[in-house]
Order: sequence, then structure tokens, then C-alpha cells
Amino acid sequence: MTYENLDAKLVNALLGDGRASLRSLAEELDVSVTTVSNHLSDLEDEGVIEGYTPRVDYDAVGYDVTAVIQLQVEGNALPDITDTLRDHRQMISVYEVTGDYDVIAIGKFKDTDGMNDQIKELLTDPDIKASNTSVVLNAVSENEQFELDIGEDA
Amino acid sequence: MTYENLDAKLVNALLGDGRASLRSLAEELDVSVTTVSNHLSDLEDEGVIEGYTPRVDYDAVGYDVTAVIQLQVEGNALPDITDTLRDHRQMISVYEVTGDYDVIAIGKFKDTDGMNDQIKELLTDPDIKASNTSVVLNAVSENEQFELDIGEDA
DNA sequence: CGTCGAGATTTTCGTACGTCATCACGTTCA
DNA sequence: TGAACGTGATGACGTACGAAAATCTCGACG
Repeated sequence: MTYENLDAKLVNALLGDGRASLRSLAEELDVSVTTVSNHLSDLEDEGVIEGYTPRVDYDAVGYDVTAVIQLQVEGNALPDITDTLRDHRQMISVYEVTGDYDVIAIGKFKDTDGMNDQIKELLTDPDIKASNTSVVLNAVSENEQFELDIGEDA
Repeated sequence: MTYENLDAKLVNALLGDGRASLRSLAEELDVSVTTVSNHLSDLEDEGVIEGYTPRVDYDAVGYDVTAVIQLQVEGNALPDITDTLRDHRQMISVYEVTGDYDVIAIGKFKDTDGMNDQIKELLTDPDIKASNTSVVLNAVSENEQFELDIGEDA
């Protein structure tokens, strides 16, 4: 075939417009609609593309405060803590990490009061040994998805 | 009308499937296609929905390492640092924050060597007074977008 | 050891059909 | 008065299917 890395190009094109039609993608990549359809199905089956979402501006709907919460946790309680955090719907990312703290979580809140209430509630857990909360003053970039190198795919 | 919060429901439905057709959305929300089309256009114009993207599993394409980088920066150099970080394509989030550090950035890398190289390069900047890198052992959840309360919209 | 080619496999393509998005219009309902 | 609705027309869209092209496999031959 004429295209070495159609899959990567396809992902990159979709990163530009996640609702682009198969036809417009086909034209952009200079292949047939069928080929786009086949490759896209494959990418979805392989799990490279896990789904599609709108990019919601939470600021615009009243979630004005973002916070980065770092926790030191009793070792054996880690799964419980991370489960709890994940199930908090306003937690957008929860990471187990190396370093001074064991967990880093990022959450969004409607105001600092709501944030304080929720964080205080979390910290009642006796397995949390220490915590540190940083409030985001400015989200320079957030949840960016970068384009793939042409040459890498699944 | 019969629906108090069609906008929020519409956003939530799209969070479930960002490529859903207007017709399927209309059926799901029990309103007409015309209404869905109008509201969706409004949401996009208002900036509540900023666009659409595929959810790419970067693990599946070789970016196995995620790191959280915290920096202390000379005050007047902050804009330069955040600009530099944002322009690094592998940085998915860059926040200016309160607390012990001034900047928290989250990046994805193909391996720890690549990570070390990039981070070391960043830290050559004389305006960076201190830094702390945490490697993600387990991404419990990442870039989740939560559903809106029925009752809130733009 | 290199390469040749027939057959099998994979990939790409064009077509066709039913569905979809969009727009303009007038209507209904609170 | 404004928001939601229905209708109809038009061009675009997604998908299925078989044909065509490219690629791979592997034994045979020089």
C-alpha cells in the first residue's frame, strides 16, 4: 500500500476533529472511505481508540476550581483509597505514584467551599497519613492529547 | 417545554458516545432532531462543548510512562516556564498552582530513559529553583469527564 | 545463495442502498 | 413572544458486498 502509517494519521486526524465523517477523513488521507472505516474499526477493536467524547469546558458550567491533592497512605489501604477517589465523580485523574506521596488526584469543584468540604471529608479516612492540596490558579493546558508520530501505531 | 435541563442531558449523552447521531440523541432524550440540533449548536457556540476527540489509549501506542512534575520557579519567569511546558507536546496538563511548588505538569513518555532525558533538559533552565518528579505506577483513572448535574448548564 | 513465481492472504477500492444532517418553512403550545 | 415541533427537499453519510490490487508464503530452480 501507499501509506505506511495510516493508523497514526487517522488518529491524528480525529484528534483534530473527533466527529469528522469517514468521507472527509478519506479525502484528507487520500484513501477510500472503506479503508478508513476498516482501519478505524481495527483501532477501536485494538483499544487504541477507546471511545469519543466532547471536550466539556467545566469552567463554563460552574466548576471554577481545580485542585491537585497529594496523599500519603497506609500501604495496605491504598486500593481502598484509590477506589474511593475514583468513585468521586469530580475526580478527573487519580494516580498511584512514586515519591513523597503515594497518590496524586486532580479534582474539579464548583467553588472553594465545595472543595474544602469534599477534601475534608476525604481526609477523615484514618489510613491517610498526610495530605497536601494545591489549588490551580491557571490551567495553562489540560488533558491535551498529542498527535502520534507517523510511524507508530498499534 | 417538558425538559428542564435538556442541555445538561445532551452533554451527558454525548459523554457516553461522542459520535452519537442527532437522531439517536433525539430519541434518547425524547425530543425532536431539530431541538437537539439547535441546542447542540448553542452549546458549541457558548463554548460549553469545545470540540470532540477520540479517547486515545497512549499505553497502547507505546507511551508507557506518565510522570507528575512539580517545579519551583522564579516568580517573573513563570510565564516562560509554562509556555515552554505547554509547547512540549507530551505534556498533557500544565497547571500554575498554590502551595509548595508553583507549577505542576503531567507528561507522557515512551520509557523512563526518554522521560529522564526530557526532564533533565527542562531542568537546565536557571529559573527553576527546585523540582520534584513522581512517576505514575498506576493510573487509576485519567482525564475522566464527569456528567453534569441535571439542573446546571451554561 | 539468490530469485522466481503460483497460490493464498490481506488490503484497498468502487458501488449501491438505506440512513442521516441540515435548512427553511409554518404550526403548536405555554 | 419564544421555544419546541413537524415536514419536506437535498446533499452527505455509514455500511455491506464483491472486485481488484498489493502483499506474503514457500518450494523449485539456476
